Amino acid sequence: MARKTKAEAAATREALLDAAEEVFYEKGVARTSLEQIARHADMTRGAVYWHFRNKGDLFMALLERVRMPFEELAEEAARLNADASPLETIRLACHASLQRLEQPSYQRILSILIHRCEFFSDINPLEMQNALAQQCFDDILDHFRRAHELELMKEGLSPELAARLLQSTLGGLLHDWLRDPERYSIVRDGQQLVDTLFTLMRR
Amino acid sequence: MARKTKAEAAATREALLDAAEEVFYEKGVARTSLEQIARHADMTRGAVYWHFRNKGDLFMALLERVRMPFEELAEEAARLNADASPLETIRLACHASLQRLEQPSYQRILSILIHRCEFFSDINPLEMQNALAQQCFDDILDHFRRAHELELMKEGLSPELAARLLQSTLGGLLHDWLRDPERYSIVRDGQQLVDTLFTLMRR
DNA sequence: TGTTATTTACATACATGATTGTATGCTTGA
DNA sequence: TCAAGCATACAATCATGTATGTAAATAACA
Repeated sequence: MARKTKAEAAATREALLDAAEEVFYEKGVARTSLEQIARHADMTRGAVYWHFRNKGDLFMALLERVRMPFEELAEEAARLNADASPLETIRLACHASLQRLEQPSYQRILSILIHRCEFFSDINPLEMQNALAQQCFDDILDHFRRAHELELMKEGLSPELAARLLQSTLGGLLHDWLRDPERYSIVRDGQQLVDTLFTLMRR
Repeated sequence: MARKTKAEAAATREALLDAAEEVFYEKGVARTSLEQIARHADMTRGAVYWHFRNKGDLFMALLERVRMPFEELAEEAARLNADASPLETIRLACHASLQRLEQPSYQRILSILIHRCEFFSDINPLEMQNALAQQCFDDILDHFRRAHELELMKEGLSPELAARLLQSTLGGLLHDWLRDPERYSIVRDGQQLVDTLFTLMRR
């Protein structure tokens, strides 16, 4: 093999990440070697070690390729018509987040992060999940607080409890669906679930 | 080392399982070797290979030591006073299930199954989780159907949706808590969450 | 009941394969 | 010409599975 242009090198880097995504998804992170990834991209381990320091570095690069869905929940909510009620804003943001999950790339990477990797080297996927969940919770809570001030929510339902209820529901749905994404549509069933919950929580 | 009596041999088997539970929990399944388990129990790999065929066999034996919490949800419900309403029965069964999780053994093994192991050999933890979730769902749905016939639930809330809502909530809570069990009490926060949901779903 | 034979319940040793990190070589674009 | 962008080669480690050794518990037997 000969030397390639900068664009070609960047392309092989992407190809390696694509290959890693596929093989990680199929076999799990721990049980895939760097050579399996390289060969899946029609390369050798030399290319992998040129672009990445090691498996952990490759893994982090993989996660950085897509932004996490719930990380953008607040942005989605803000992008929607701002004159809607806070409850409607959260509900629509949930819908938008669910639609994100239909993209295979999101689904595969979340599945890798949640179901297909244990600790390794200095990377702790549970801490990363915790950080995402915490940020999601803060965003949701913020909107519920405003909804509460406007007396939109059922009496006796505190913003904190509402936020925890919604986060648990979304998290449970996500985990359940990711275990076998072919079983049902996350958008259809998820939106129905979210709508039901909001109907119950609305005054 | 010399030969031991049958009782002593059974004790070392339990000690090996205890060691596996601890080391799996601390380092994840993939990154712990059989020798690490053996040395943690003050044994050698010879003992491990005597009592178990391989790592997968050891893992399965570990899971069989405790019954899964939601597997007994129905039994718990039946054990409680049968003259309570179906909704109360499910709610109390949820409480009992949450209390199960406070036992360190349950917490650790569920955490291993959910967060600390990928595929390996012929064992697929995701399928095992799916089986547990499906059985839990069926049990819950059964009770909600009866509650629906008695017109105990909010109008427009089908038993199927109610069951999915409760299952998602419980699953989301479980996953969130298992990521960092020291953060809050699963019994206190979980029961509050469940009670809130039932208040919303009750007519 | 005492003696012997045979398993049991491991420990130890060994062979093998897999994976990793690095070192080095090679080709060509800039 | 030089170094980017890989491929190839090498050394070292690690985990696994199996084979073998062995002391004592237990069974067999007289």
